Amino acid sequence: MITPYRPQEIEPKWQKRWEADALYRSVIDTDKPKFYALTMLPYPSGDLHIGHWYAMTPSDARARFKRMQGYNVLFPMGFDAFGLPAENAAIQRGIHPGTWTLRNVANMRQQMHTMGTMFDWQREAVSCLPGYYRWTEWFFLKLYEMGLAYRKKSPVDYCPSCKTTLAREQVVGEEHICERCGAQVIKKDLEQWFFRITKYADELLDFSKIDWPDKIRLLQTNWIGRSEGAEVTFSIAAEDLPADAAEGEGELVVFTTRPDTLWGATFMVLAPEHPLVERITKAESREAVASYKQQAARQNEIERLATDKEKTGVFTGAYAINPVNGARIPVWIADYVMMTYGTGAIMAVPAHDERDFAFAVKFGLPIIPVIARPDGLAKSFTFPGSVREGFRTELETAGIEFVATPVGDMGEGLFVTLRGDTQIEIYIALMQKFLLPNNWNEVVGARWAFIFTDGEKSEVCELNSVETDAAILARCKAIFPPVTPNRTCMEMLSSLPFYTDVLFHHEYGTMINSGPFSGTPGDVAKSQVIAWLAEQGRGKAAVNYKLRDWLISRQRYWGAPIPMIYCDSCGIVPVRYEDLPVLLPADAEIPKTGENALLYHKGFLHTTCPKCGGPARRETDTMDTFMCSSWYQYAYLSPYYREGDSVTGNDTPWDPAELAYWAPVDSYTGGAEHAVMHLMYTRFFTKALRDAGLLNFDEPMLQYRYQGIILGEPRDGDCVEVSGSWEGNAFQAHHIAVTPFDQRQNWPSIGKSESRVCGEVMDRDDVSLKVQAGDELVVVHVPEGLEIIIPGKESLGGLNDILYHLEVEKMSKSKKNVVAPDTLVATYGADTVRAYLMFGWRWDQGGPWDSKGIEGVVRWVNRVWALVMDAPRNRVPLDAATERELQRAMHTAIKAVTQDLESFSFNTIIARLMEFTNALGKAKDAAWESPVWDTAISHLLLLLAPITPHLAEELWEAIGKPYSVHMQTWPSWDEAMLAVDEIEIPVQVNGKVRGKIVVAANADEATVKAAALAEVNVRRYTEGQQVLKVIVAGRKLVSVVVR
RNA sequence: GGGGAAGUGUCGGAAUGGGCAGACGAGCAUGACUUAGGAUCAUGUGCCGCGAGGCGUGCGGGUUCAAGUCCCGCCUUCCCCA
Repeated sequence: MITPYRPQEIEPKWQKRWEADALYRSVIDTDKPKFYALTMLPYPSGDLHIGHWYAMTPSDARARFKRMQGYNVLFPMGFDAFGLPAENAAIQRGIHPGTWTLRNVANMRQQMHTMGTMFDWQREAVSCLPGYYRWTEWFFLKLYEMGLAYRKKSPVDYCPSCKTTLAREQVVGEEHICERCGAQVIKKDLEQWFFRITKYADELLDFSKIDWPDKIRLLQTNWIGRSEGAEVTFSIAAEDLPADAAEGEGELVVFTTRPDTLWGATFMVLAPEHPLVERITKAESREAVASYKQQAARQNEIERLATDKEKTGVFTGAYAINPVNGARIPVWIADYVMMTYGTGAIMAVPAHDERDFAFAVKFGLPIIPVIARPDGLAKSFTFPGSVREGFRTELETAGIEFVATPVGDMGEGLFVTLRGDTQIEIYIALMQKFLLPNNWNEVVGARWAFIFTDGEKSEVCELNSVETDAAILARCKAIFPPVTPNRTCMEMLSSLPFYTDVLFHHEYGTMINSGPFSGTPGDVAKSQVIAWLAEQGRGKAAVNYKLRDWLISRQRYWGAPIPMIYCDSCGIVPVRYEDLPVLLPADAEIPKTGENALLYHKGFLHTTCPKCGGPARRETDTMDTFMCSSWYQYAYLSPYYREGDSVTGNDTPWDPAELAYWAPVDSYTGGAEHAVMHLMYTRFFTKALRDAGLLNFDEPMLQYRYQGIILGEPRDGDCVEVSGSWEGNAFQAHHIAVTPFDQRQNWPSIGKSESRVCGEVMDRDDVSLKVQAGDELVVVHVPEGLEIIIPGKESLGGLNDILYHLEVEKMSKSKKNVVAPDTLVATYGADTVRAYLMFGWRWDQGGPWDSKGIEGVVRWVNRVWALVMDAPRNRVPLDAATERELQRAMHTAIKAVTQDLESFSFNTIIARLMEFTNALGKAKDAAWESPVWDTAISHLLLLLAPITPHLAEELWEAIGKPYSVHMQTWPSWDEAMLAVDEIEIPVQVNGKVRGKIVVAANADEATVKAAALAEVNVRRYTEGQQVLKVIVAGRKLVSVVVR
């Protein structure tokens, strides 16, 4: 009698049993090694998504595996329950954010139970409950106490649609849009709370204590953006400072990563918002400066920083003194310098910085190279008719590369490329000999020289200072007046496209034109200049970070309140620890505008000052939700710890015994998209709590691995048959009949005519369809309210009911390409869904959903079931070889599955299990009910237990083993059992496989060699040839080399 | 523009202390059992060629007895940063 596999019956059965038995309750057991496995907690958005399954069930498999290996495993789950969507739902549906959230939590918790995970639900933590956020507030006070939380007025990213500020990390893309809603983010000056994460920048760059993927480490490293250089103080020229200037007011500290280029700093640029601008701007520049400041303020940061944008700026009229050479250099303002980056002032080295170069060329500011080109490349353009006969021949003789091209109607000019000092010297010498009077020639790039001649004697002028720049240019203007409009030599040279690639470079190289430092090699230039600056007191070594402090204020209701109070007499006063939690008022009404409800809630707003007892006002900003998730791994250890008790700042926020036993997290999994937010914040948080004496370790998660994303499945669009009429190129619909995409055989004939268009819908919007009518894409206009006939649908449909062609893209409800896990579970069972999610993709990569691929897993699971439950039809006698082969397959599977689980290679785990299953199927007729068979089957079930927990449990019971399979020990393999008696070895002749030999597994090299050379086909290829070499590569391959 | 990752059959993907490329699946094809099959089982399936054989891991070079794997130079896609 064949027993059918019914996951819909067995899965809920075991789930109930496990729960009743508290099988997955994790309690401290000092006799066992602990293992804290954690996967990122979901945001309670409504329904569980296939992505949650993809993230959580493989992590569960690994946690189960660790448990069977003898670890005491903790694998908790909770909800990251504060955040904007709840408020948006509140506005849209008139429901309290807490109600909406907790309803979703209940629903998703229920859905999660169907996954068959080993979550210990008694440790669940929901971050929006007072028992949780009391501690979130407590941590804020701690950080405030430690000087790690501070309030500052600063320009911050503000989303006008969400009506709240955002952390820098929550602003995405070139357009600077809000991560949540996609609106353009603007800059706003606001008083905000920050966490001093920058204090930990260097420690965050140290990944030596954690096993995290390179990708994440790199992302964090880049985000922190440490750069080493120097701080150099430039001073505004004394005469340009206002009379009432305070001591040191005119000092501008500049950070530069390239102190070796200091001698090339020919001007300074300040951010238009820089406070000194007002003070130093000369009367004649005042108007221009004022209007430029206004214009800059209107642009966003991205527009200002774009490298390809035309440079703009205004001269203030004031000068600064370059501290290394005392040069007076003009001070400009320009929008490409930000007040928020560094000090809001830069030294401009146009010869070696791209933006400074563009700026200097545009405004005629001097550009003096101070770093030699490391590639030795130089160029020269010889003007037609500027040299004597025979110059070309000399160049050819010298082996100098040039191209002769006609220039206008003036004859041929020579475009010369010089490589290395020797060629440059030869060229200059030749030029001195051949240059005709009343001409000049220049060499640019690796050398900056202008050659002039009066016919008798020639002169080489080096372009090496602002003074020589002016002198050379004056001589050129005298010789050739058309260059007169140029303000610098470099501006003149930049008009010749041939020179473009040699005028500017940003490599390190030997210092030139740098006073006493000229000649300093590139590899030591930076450090020597820094040492000298420090010695001279003109600057010092400095480190700069791209990382900003973490902005945690959010002007929203649905978040953990920032426990601070503003008192008119005492100023900013923290709420007393004993008074926590500051509760979110349940009766707050969320304004339709999305504004913070706390601003209008009098009961919340008005309080008394903890210091003086006088009337005071509460902080109405709430905390960024990343604050909640920065410590949730500790919340699970003793959820809602001491809820209801009054606690002090000296208490611990968790049960110390639980912390001592479980923390830190041993293995963490989740999405890579959190690389620079959650994953950096939680590291910072742990380090801060360590410094507060609350933790005694440095890193929250010792190991971390990320999973990819399951995308929507590509799909054909529905077919529409539209009758109507043409209006120009578009078709006006009068009537539409739909044939669904999955009924291709029923589609009407595709094409278009006078009154009809028929084809697949490629795209749609609110008023039209794009229909692929044969080769042509036709736009069909659909009048409002048009009846659309969809077969199998009772009522008439709307435009939105028509499915359009989908490429691979993210799942979204509006595209109707969402895969609902509940439906899959109902159809196939949780075990099959789990196995398919592990099998179908490389876990760290993800990819488009494939609704057909799951069938392979369905078949496999059914085969496993039948293997155990159904007796074979044809019994055959068991022979030793079959027995041996089955054992070998078993040990091979144990080894592979163990190693692959260890290394998160979930797809190959299933493949190896399938192979083992196939081997069992092959041996079944002979081995059924033999001791080898029983061992193999029970081991199969042990290997399956982490992957398909219900199936394994059901079959474990069916073969009469004691409950529960999940309390068994993980099997081990015997290396000796993997061996085979005979092995097949391929034999290559000159790199190509020409034959295969079968030898005893323990055959020595000589035997293998002899067998290889004796192989028939190998002999065909070696016949009559000289065997030069025979390489026996282990027992894997023999390579014969003949000639 | 800078940094990173990836590129393997029709598809998902195996295989890197260099050693038979394509495991395991999907799809497709043929056959068996069936009243029937989108069930199940069996067999086949990189490409070209009747065949011997040749060619094949984005493209072009190189190292090596041997390269998906190592080195050099390109191309494409995706991600992050500007």
